[in-house]
Amino acid sequence: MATNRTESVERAMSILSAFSTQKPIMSLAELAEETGLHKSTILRLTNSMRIYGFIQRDEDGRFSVGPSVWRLALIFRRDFTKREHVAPALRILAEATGETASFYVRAGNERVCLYRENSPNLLRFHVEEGMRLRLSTGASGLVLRRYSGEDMDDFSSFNENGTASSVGQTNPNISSISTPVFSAAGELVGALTVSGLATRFDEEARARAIPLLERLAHGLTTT
Amino acid sequence: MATNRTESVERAMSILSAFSTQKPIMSLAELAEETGLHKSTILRLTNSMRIYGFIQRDEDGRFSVGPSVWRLALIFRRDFTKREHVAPALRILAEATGETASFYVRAGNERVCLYRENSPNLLRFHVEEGMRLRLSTGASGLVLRRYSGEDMDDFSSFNENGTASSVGQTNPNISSISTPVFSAAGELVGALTVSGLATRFDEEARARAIPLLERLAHGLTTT
DNA sequence: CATTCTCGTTCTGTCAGATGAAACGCAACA
DNA sequence: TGTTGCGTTTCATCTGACAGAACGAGAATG
Repeated sequence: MATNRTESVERAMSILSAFSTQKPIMSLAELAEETGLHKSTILRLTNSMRIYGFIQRDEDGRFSVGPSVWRLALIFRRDFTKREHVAPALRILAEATGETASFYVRAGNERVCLYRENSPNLLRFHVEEGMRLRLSTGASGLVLRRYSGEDMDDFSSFNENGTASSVGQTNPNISSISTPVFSAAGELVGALTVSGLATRFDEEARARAIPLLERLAHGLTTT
Repeated sequence: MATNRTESVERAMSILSAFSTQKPIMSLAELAEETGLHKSTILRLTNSMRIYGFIQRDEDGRFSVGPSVWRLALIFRRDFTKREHVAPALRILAEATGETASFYVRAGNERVCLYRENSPNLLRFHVEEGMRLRLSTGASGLVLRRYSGEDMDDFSSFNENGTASSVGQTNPNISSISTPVFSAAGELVGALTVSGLATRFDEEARARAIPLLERLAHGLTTT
């Protein structure tokens, strides 16, 4: 591997990344299938992560995320834009548009939803906190790639304020708008996003929502 | 190292474990000092963890916990005793005793506070969620060690129901009581704990609180 | 009940990976 | 201007990590 990385650490991270809300607990065989790693490799790597509390095993030997992750998450949350700070903007957006409002951050080659206010409509793009999606799709993916320094050559989805609009990327029937949120130091913090059913959240509705989205995102910057 | 572990993974975990609420962000030099690892080693290990989003760097090159930790923490929380489930018991305990009520789990060789309801008294053992303490001290440390299968030879701190009482261990002026919480399958989930000023939360006050603590802990089991 | 299959664990030869020392450029400081 | 410390890169060395094989145990199957 490249000399500026460590292969066994990336194997360990791939084990951690294998856990999901659908698979919060896995046996050794399931982890082997999910990661492609050999069982003896997984045992070695997870033994080390258990010592530090990042992974745990139950009495049947099944693996799950350990409490050290929780401890670090509280540090992450405290060091990041706090939920209390973002929540009012999400509620305003959800109420004003009738669609789902969410806040994404970049995690490696993915985007992760930190906070969300789901649309009151029963037919909606339902988003859960912790959900991870591709960085290559969706308006918030475009925003996170553009403003974290990634080279891009196609800016046609962006307006002059850096707000992106997309249709049918994350899901064929979903459209979304997203705008960057910066820290006071000018660094990208995340992407404030509204997503909805494309037939309802059409071009006109998105155009109407953009000024509010940009104003609320700017209001989050002053922290 | 032992053949059932992986040294570079443990180095990586030690980097993650170096972050705290006091040091949520660190430079390369600070991380080197905190972990004892060489700077070039830290760069390699953190490059790999960044790819998976577990660590991030700001524009000045300082390191902090990344959003993948947050995603996993939500999985951990969902897979664990939910805050909503534990919160009522913590409030009842804090109100009934006037002291701080908390819920600890074991993470490797430490205990981590998942949830807490601080005492309304201004003079109190203030606990923050995510706080980690030694497993070798405090009533909840005793409980977590005993019921996670660790060999112990001194049970003098425990009553017949497995509830531990301690004075002056975590802090010379603090006393605490703690009792195990089990899953429906009989596995240890965590330790329900009350901690307070030793002069106020004396032997008589602790004795009065134990039946309520045990009843509430038992109530958490049925899930 | 006997046989087969799968899982989890342990061991080990092989080789590729990981380490840290040295060197460098740059910025901060006196 | 010179010194110090930080962050980054390179590379020789040696040790660590891998995965395949083997094994025991329990579950599944006939």
